[in-house]
Amino acid sequence: MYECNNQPGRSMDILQSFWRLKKAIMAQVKQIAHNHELSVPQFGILITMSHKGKITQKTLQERTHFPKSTLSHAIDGLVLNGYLMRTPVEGNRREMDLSLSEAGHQLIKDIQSQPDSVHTRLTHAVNSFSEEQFNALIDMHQHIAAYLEDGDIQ
Amino acid sequence: MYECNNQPGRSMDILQSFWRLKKAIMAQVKQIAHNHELSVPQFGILITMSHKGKITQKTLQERTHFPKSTLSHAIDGLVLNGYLMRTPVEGNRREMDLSLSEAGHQLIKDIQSQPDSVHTRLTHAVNSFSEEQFNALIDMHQHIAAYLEDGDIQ
DNA sequence: ATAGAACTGTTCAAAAATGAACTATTAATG
DNA sequence: CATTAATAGTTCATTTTTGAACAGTTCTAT
Repeated sequence: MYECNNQPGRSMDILQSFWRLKKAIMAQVKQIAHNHELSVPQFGILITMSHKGKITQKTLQERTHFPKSTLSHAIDGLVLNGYLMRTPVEGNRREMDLSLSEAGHQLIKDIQSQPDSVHTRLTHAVNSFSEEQFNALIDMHQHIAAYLEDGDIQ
Repeated sequence: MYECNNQPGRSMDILQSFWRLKKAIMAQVKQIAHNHELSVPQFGILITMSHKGKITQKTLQERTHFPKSTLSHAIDGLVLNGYLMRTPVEGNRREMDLSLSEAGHQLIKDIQSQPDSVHTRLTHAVNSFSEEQFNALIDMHQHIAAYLEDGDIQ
């Protein structure tokens, strides 16, 4: 298609830069999750559910890419703590419908508004970005993620 | 500084976007690492070491933010497989000096040039970005990471 | 010098995350 | 229909990662 190595540093640069960012964000995620007695996957589930209403466990798996067993365990815990509601889907004795309980919504709000949460810190970190910059960042992330996810299938 | 919540969606957007990207990249990392009988931390160490020459284990810890025990185990394995050289630092019976062996350098090259490695895929994913876009992405990552890392100290 | 504090790296036990085998249900095929 | 294949979710064993206690070394302040 074209020369791959005309910018030989790019892949290493992006990987190192991403790795550092990942470490920084995940450190905060772990701390906040731990403060609320959540595992990291559980936190991830809450993030994902925060916009969705009712969603099937299968669909949640497609969204989050968590292994089935990880999901099952994490959901168990969330249900046990009353953050998530799990009901069999209507006319189907196999699939499970999931939705955030009132407590679940409240938990997310609490975390978001907590002054030392990832959310708050990220908001601050990103505060100096212009609307264009911010959107460009999100777009590039999505572009890369979509590309990599595609690659898995082929 | 100014109103934090004028863009209430930002933190959630960035977190979801980042989470998705993280999943996509880490899935590839795990696969490549596994193919070469490496753990994820070991892969991370190689990434970090690829630019450095001789570096102290303590310094490596500061760079990678891996827990001491994780580092110790991961390094053990790398030394055992001949990818890393570990020698006591001159005139200091406590600290350890680390450097990539010839085999270690070779391994990194192999991985980088493999057509299905994260490196290659990332390079492709990022190929449509202009120089400015790419640099902006890296800069924003660094900015966010630096901000979050600072927060830890305070 | 010397006692105590601080620091680097290892070890070992515990916690977190995952893969693989399994159960129960639904869909597909002859 | 009945039999086989495919699917959703759970369970259990294993792997991976991590925290905490530890051993040995260096630094600090008397």
